[in-house]
Amino acid sequence: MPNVCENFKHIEVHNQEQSVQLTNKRQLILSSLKKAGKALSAYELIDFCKAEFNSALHPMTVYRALDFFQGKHLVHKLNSINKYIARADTAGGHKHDIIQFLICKKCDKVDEVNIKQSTLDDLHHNVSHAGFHFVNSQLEMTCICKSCHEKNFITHERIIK
Amino acid sequence: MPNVCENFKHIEVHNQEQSVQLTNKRQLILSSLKKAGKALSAYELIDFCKAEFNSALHPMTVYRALDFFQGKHLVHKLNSINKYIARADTAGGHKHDIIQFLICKKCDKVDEVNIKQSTLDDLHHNVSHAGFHFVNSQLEMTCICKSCHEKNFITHERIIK
DNA sequence: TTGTGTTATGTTATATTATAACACAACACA
DNA sequence: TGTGTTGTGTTATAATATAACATAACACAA
Repeated sequence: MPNVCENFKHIEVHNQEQSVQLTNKRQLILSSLKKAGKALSAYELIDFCKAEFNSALHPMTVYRALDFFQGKHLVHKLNSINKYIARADTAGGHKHDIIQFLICKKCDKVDEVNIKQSTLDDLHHNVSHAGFHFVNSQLEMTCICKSCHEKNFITHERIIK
Repeated sequence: MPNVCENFKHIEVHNQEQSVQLTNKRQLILSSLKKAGKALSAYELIDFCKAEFNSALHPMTVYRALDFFQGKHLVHKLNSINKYIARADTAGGHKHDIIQFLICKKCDKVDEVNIKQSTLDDLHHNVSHAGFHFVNSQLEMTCICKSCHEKNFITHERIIK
């Protein structure tokens, strides 16, 4: 049974232009995702909250919070792996309508990087040239992060020796 | 019960460098996806085959065929909508390791377009600059196609009059 | 021609990801 | 204190995808 005192104590956090209703549940979910430091599926996030905070969450609760934060651009869904990533605190406001994500296919570590204006222009040009109207996009690149690459290299070295 | 005569009459089709084992099931699935002329989910493809050819397929059969064709680069999975698109017969070999897809969010029509070398270079540069090793990628842009945009415009015109 | 390995398919079950629907609680504010 | 809005609880189910194991079709060599 949820403690009444703990619910609906809105902490309004100013993020860019909008205030964010940071209820306890939401705070738990977002901070867990940040603490994980990598992309998690909704169900992995449930497991993480259980393990870290002994807090049992329903899938609905998690999906609702994730939707909420996606609307605020504080969480992104990575479609290529069906997982969710929290934006780094250090990330500035979205200057561009296309974001480039580098996703390690081994460990789900994610980097969010800037795209040059000329690159954005080319991508947009391709859209309009084909007679389409741009809505939005995110570029998800499947990668191997430095750490996993080195680990793999060492393993490989061992095998071939 | 499947007709023995219809099975395993391999039609080896030369596609770029590789020969493709085009069994009846695979042929049915690929030609259906082409006939649809837009992206379909695996289950929409099952419905399509049932409606067009009165052919009942199991999900496993469809996923297997889709996997097979993805391996041959004859089908692409569009992660942002969880649907599959057949490559146009007219499409040449993949010159690049990053493909740009324009996906109409209204009707699932898809265009596959070329990306300039300088754009590809920038995207790759971002990966290596962040210490990652590139594996692969496809850029899925959410769009409205010309036809849907015009339909929507007309509807809007009617409403405001 | 028969054995043997490989590829394709059939079949059942289940895993994974995500949403619908409805009731109730907490809050904001007039 | 009413009233509307937003958030949460709960149950059920939809939609997407894969595991596991059996059998069938085929290729090819002994």
